[in-house]
Amino acid sequence: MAVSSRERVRAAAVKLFATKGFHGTGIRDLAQEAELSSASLYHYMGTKEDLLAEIMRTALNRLLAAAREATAGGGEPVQRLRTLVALHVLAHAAGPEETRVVDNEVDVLSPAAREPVVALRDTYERLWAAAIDDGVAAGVFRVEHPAVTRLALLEMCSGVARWYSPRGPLALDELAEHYAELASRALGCTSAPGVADLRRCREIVAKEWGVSV
Amino acid sequence: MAVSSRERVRAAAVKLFATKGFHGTGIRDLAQEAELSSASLYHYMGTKEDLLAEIMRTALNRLLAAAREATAGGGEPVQRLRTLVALHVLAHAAGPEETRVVDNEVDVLSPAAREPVVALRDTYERLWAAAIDDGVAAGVFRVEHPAVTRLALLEMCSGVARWYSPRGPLALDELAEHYAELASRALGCTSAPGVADLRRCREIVAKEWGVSV
Amino acid sequence: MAVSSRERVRAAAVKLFATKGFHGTGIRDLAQEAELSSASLYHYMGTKEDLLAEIMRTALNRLLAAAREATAGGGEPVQRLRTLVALHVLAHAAGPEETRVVDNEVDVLSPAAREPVVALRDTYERLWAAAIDDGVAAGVFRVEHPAVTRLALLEMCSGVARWYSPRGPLALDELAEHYAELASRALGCTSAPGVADLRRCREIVAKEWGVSV
Amino acid sequence: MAVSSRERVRAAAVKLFATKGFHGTGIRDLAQEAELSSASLYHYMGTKEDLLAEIMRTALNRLLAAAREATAGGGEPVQRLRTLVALHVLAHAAGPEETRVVDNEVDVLSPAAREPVVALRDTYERLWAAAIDDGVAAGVFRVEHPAVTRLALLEMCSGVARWYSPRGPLALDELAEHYAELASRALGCTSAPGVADLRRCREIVAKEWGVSV
DNA sequence: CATGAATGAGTATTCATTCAT
DNA sequence: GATGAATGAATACTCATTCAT
Repeated sequence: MAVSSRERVRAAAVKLFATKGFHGTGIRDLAQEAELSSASLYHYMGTKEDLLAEIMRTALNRLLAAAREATAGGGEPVQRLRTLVALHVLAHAAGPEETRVVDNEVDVLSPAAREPVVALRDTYERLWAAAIDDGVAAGVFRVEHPAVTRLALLEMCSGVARWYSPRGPLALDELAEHYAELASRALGCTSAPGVADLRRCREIVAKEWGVSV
Repeated sequence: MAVSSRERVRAAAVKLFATKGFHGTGIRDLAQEAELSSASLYHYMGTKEDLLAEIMRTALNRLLAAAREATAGGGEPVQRLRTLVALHVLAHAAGPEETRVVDNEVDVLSPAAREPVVALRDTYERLWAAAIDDGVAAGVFRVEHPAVTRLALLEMCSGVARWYSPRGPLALDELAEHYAELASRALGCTSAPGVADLRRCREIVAKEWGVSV
Repeated sequence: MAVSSRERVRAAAVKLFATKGFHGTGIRDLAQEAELSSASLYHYMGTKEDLLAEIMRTALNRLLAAAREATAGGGEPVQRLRTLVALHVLAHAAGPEETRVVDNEVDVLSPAAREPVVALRDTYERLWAAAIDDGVAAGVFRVEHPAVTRLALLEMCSGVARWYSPRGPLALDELAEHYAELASRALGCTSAPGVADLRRCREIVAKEWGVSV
Repeated sequence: MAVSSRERVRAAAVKLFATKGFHGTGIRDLAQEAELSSASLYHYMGTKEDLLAEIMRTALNRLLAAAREATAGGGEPVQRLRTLVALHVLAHAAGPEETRVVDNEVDVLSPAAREPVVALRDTYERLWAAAIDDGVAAGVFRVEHPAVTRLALLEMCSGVARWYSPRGPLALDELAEHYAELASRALGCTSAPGVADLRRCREIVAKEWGVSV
């Protein structure tokens, strides 16, 4: 089952933008990685910036869709937040390169290209904000600065993409559970640990990211 | 009291490397920001990479020195960890640009230049590891994966440099206290909140970073 | 009656070479204008230069044939010259794009491709030279430097292609008459004005250029 | 007396833009002609388009200044027009390359760069229009379509830059006189021939264009 | 007849760096 | 100290053209 050139270009860009940065990645690097001439690259992309923006939008759409699907039924805030954390961690561990690109290279986009990316990220973060706010309102979270705490937890979870290796001692399941627990504790939550629908999160990530988790 | 050209070059590099990235910053950008000709720049620096490496080493040495000074007397693990967290947050909020450079641009260094930087960072992280391990050993921290947790907390705290603005609603003191609390909770610590030597942390940061905190 | 692809390519080339120049027109511009893929273009042309050369030869052949037909019976020099002027002006106003290509892009041709184009132009200009020389010999033209004057008049008449618009105040007939008069006067001719066979000139141009004049 | 690099770049551009066209001239061609590396070129110019626009503005300013100086005192319309023609011809014969650039490459400029160029050209042409209109009003010119005639004469005179060679049989003086005569006749003027201040025109051209005429 | 894919050579422009003054 | 001049190598991107399908 051959991989199309188009897919090879995208994969090359994700890999190189993640490891060397957008400005550190030359068009020639992309071409070499995609096993194409640098001129041929332009059959499959617009400008280098277009390619970056498209990767970001795709990645964020994927994450947003996954998060919405995983928290579809609403449910109580604690489980919703844990689900969001687990999903975020699974996604960042399953697709660390594309999430690093999203996290690190937003500023290189021109305003026009950045706008929809930031909008997607904001929409996604509002899912977290809602879960936290609901939990605080319900009295199950006890935290002084919910907005700051949201940022702190997001940074904590996104960091996974910077260091996690599947060859390390922790399985993905354990990692997700652990982070859900760290987040719950940080939010002052005392209820029993665990992520109720961890299996479903894994299925969603497996489906959306096309990898076995 | 005039600012020396050498200092202007360094300040320009910190600012631009932080906002545009190393590869996104040209020698001419640096020259313009430092109000020097691009040729004159080379009186004050070696190569562009030398400049980056020097900034990183300086920043990490500063952070390490500050952390050592703040936790000098040893003390009990909970307070040590809280002190480390508070200091880290204060430093990242007080010098967000230089810490972002350290956090984001390590990979652009050549192996030879990267080695001492990574060594410094490892040394610094060992202070955190020791505090956490001591706390676990003492039974005041209850956490399943201490090493992973250390990484999670470090990422959470470093993230401050990515979003904190002094014009926001939180004062630095509150921010540091809040993060210390989040970290303590995540570590399963139930003792009374607070950072015993927060004032001293602020003094150290003020001294090392040359800013009023 | 559908326009063939071949004709669309030629028309696109004439339009774009005239407005953007040969070097300013890309193969992709041609393809877009002709509503064909750039690869398909090559079913209807050789190289880009071949296309240009063919356009020039066709245009010059047309102009030459028209001039020969219009001045067929010989006739007296004044009327011959006036006929040539009127025809030249009508042709340049009726097909400004193709004549601009001929006038402006000769130098981009390789020597091999340029040779027949220059030969055609020279043959055409000899018709003018003969009319002028005959008029001078007959004493109806009084001009000091006939060769220079020929060039001056040709440039004057060709310039029509650079500015004439059918939406302007002058009808083609008047324009042709006016230029014939200007040329006659410049040649020191005092005979009565007018172009005897203007109607025939218009018919020739209408036939050769395929437009209603 | 060394020629500065800056001047060499300009001279190279004038020569090459005139002979090969703007789009037909590569930055490498310019560099070779100017005996500089292509990178060094950029010490002396902005973009290639900037260079073109600057050449055009300079050339038109020169022509306009010369025309204003030559026709300063006003004077009667016939002599004014003859002076304008003679000056135009001298200028186009003395600096054929720069005038060809002005005449042929206006359309490659972006709107922003074209605007001042067109404005200068319009201002210059108004000097011709005024002379012609004054002559018509005074009854010394008898011509039906003064505006069209102005364009015809301008094209005729500008054409000189396309074919005149100082190695040809005509001296510049004779050429200028001849064109003044052609123009006068075309305008239906019967007064005695000649250009009253031809010597002054030559001095002005010699001064402005820096060549001996 | 038509075209998507492909590319080597080319485009204008910028790069970090050196050096004579 | 400071910099204008200079450049080889690199940048992102486009060129005209070919060919398998």
